[in-house]
Amino acid sequence: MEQILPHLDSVFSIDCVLFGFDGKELKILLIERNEEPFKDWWALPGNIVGPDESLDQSASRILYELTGLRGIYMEQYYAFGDPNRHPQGRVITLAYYALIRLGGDKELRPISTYAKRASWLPITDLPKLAFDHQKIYDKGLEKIKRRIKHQPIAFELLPEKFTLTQLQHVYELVLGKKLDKRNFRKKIVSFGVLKELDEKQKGVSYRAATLYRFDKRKYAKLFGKEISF
Amino acid sequence: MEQILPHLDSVFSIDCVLFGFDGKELKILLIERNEEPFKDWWALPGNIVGPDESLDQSASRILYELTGLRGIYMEQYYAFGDPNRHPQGRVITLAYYALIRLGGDKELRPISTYAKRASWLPITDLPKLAFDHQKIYDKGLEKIKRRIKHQPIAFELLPEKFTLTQLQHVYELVLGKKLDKRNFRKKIVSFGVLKELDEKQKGVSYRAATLYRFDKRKYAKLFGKEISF
DNA sequence: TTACTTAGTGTAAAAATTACACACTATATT
DNA sequence: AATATAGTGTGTAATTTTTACACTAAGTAA
Repeated sequence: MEQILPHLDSVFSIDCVLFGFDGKELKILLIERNEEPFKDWWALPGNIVGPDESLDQSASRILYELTGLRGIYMEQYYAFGDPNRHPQGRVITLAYYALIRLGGDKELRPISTYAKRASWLPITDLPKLAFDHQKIYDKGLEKIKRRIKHQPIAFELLPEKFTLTQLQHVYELVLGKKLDKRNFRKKIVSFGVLKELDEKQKGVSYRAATLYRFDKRKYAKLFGKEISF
Repeated sequence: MEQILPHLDSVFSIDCVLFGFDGKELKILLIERNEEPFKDWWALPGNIVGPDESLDQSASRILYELTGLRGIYMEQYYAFGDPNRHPQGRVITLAYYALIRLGGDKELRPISTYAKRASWLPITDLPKLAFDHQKIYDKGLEKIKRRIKHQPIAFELLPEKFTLTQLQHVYELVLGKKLDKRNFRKKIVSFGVLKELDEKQKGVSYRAATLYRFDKRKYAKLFGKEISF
């Protein structure tokens, strides 16, 4: 129904599960709340949707305000609207996840007043979360597990140039299980969306691996044919 | 972010793509609007989320008010919130799809004032839709196409007892392509979630087919193992 | 030079997918 | 009673995909 109606006393927000990969671990960005309710608890970053913002813009803004990053891959995945999910009123929230390559350490920016601080925490060891944020996170992880099997999202977590071992590592962390090296390589190469570079990994104290790049052009040509992991 | 905030002048609604299957065609339920904007246009049924309703409850209510049906499979799938999607103000809408077995003809109930009438229209021949409802429908169809490959949702569109040909027909309509009869049967039976009944189809003027039932118990046991079409 | 660490590679067996055609059965028609 | 009709139900061989599995090569560090 789309007619104009008296407005209701509800608030519409966006919460984000920002997945980051630093080459070792899969992490998410959490903020430590400085306000009631759930003061001192960890929570997913979020905000109210502004009156002239699209939903995607709003999600990008939240991410930008925390990290200073733009142009990050984000995807809306579920709306949570239980009438009691917020102790102080009706707040319907739309969840987004983002996939971020973590580079140096200076990803974080000064934080707004409602949070004390923000940190990247490994998903293997998360604290208790405020509100229904555990549920939101769980569903987000489930979504990327599913999506990584069909869409080339793993590359969003890696630097532009990466080794096959790094790529496999991302798949293993997201899927939560070990994969066979030879079979992984065979399959991922067979999709034909990787470009092998003439370059090698640097700064490692062992044999350097060949670098690859995700080839968006080739991927675009494949469209219709689904990747299937 | 989850603090209490001044409320914003936005409205939160739910729109539903109600897919129905009558044994022949895949249809959706559309209403013909009786109010501006988009008076006389066809639109997806929808409504405002009530203050004490969960999102799922709200979707179920919309469906119930139109069809009198309860206990129907519904799934939330995407939020649409472009600031300009509604000409008269900010309306963020959450899309649900439902899967309904259409029985006799008397599925529809009297309609609220904002609509002239409601009809089941075949998806192969849809009219122009109001607002961004074409986009909402497109995404809904895309979702069920994807989901029918991994989850046992086809059964929601069929009567409790059905033939394998009917089941194949549902898959073909949703996926939009023909499937091989023998291969389809082999695969669907191999999942082990169908129970073959001792009963035959009735009222057909040719050899009657064996009836099957979806076996929820067996399916529950399989959990973890994904169906893959 | 040696020890260490990760890179990179092939094959055979098993399983899944595809392509494909005809005889059977129930009913309706004459 | 015979025949036409329309959809049911079934098997196999070829191909492709998936799986399981272990060693040598290359580079660095000591």
